[in-house]
Amino acid sequence: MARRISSSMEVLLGLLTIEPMSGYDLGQMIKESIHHFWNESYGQIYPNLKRLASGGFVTRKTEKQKGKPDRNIYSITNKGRERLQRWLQIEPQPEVPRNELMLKLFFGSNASPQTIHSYVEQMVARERAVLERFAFIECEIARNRDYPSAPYWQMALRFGQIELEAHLRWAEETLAALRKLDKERDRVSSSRKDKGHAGK
Amino acid sequence: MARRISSSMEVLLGLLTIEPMSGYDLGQMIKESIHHFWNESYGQIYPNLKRLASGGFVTRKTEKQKGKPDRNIYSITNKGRERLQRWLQIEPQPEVPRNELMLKLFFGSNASPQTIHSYVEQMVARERAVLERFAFIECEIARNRDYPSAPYWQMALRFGQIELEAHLRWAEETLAALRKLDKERDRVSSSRKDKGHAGK
DNA sequence: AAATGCATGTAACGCGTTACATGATTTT
DNA sequence: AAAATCATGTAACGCGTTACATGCATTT
Repeated sequence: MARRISSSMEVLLGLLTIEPMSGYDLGQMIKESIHHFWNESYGQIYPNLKRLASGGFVTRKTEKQKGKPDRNIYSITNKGRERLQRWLQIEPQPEVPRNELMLKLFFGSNASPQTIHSYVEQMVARERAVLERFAFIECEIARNRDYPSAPYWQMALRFGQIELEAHLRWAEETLAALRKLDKERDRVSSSRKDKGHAGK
Repeated sequence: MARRISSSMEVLLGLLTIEPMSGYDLGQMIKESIHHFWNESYGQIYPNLKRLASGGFVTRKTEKQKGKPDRNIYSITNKGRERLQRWLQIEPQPEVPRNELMLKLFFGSNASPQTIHSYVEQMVARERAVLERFAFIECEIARNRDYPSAPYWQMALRFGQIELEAHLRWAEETLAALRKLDKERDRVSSSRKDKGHAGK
């Protein structure tokens, strides 16, 4: 059967309901606004826009520019809106998780507690930065509060905020546990040394 | 260059440090213990075990069974342990998120609030069930608390618990917001009707 | 009688990233 | 002088799931 399952065309349709855009713009917008729960590379965007155009889901107009390459501006059609709405009626499938940090943590006894500790700290640094970005995005949404989509954007953002805050709480707890584990390892190895001395 | 990036061989090595197992056992164990942060299908497991064996990272012994197909039991070698440890020294890369629920929520204004509401409710039901499973896994880990890996298993489990609890808090807040949005839509459309009447 | 579990494995397919190609402008 | 930004696109490659094939035993 080989039925198409991916949502990579529908993201483009969804973003094009906000305003007509070029492939490049779509890439930028994905990076700026939905990157914390969805990603799409140019290697997907350009071919998919082509497919959408040949299916009549979007139309394309070429804008000439001086000194820069032409911009191909895509607009969603009624047929495209219908496709987007049909897609929205399909139950979203839970994502298959692939969290490398968790995997390395799970096998942590094969490395040093310090190694794992540093990985968790790196996650903390990264996610703290994302949380700051979220604060900025929240302002952006507030500035556009008259868009009918604004409440939905806010809900998706809240998801990210609540999740990352939870991660940070977990990280605190976990960093403490890792330090404790490290000390215990010291204790065990030095008590082994003591025994050796006492036995002599 | 085309360098190998995936961790699907290393998961197998990691699990084989716990005890020698067949490909089928590995699949079962993944489903039972690390499925909430990692997944691996048999279409990956069997070919990867073959590759690991031909590279000398694991050895294979065939156990004959009556009435059932033979079991191929794989054991990790010293070379395999070294590979696992080298892999653990590589910084884990953050996963590229692809959350369909968030995507459909983000484009929610193109559907009815009830549709999105039902998706969030389905997520709540699913994740509540997972949390119950986590409680069971926690007992399992406690039963095996003498394994040197037990503390690490516990930390990875905690991550899942804290994250899902955060999701449920978000869901409560979001379900309320969606109901409010739905009522407002009613209000707007009925006030439009009033105006129409008044204008006649 | 049909479905599920045990157990192994392969082939086809879709998906998505990365690298590459091109080329002018602007910033460092 | 080098790197980044704008802007489009293609090709190759690796990855991972799904479906399929096989076949006996047990459960429904």
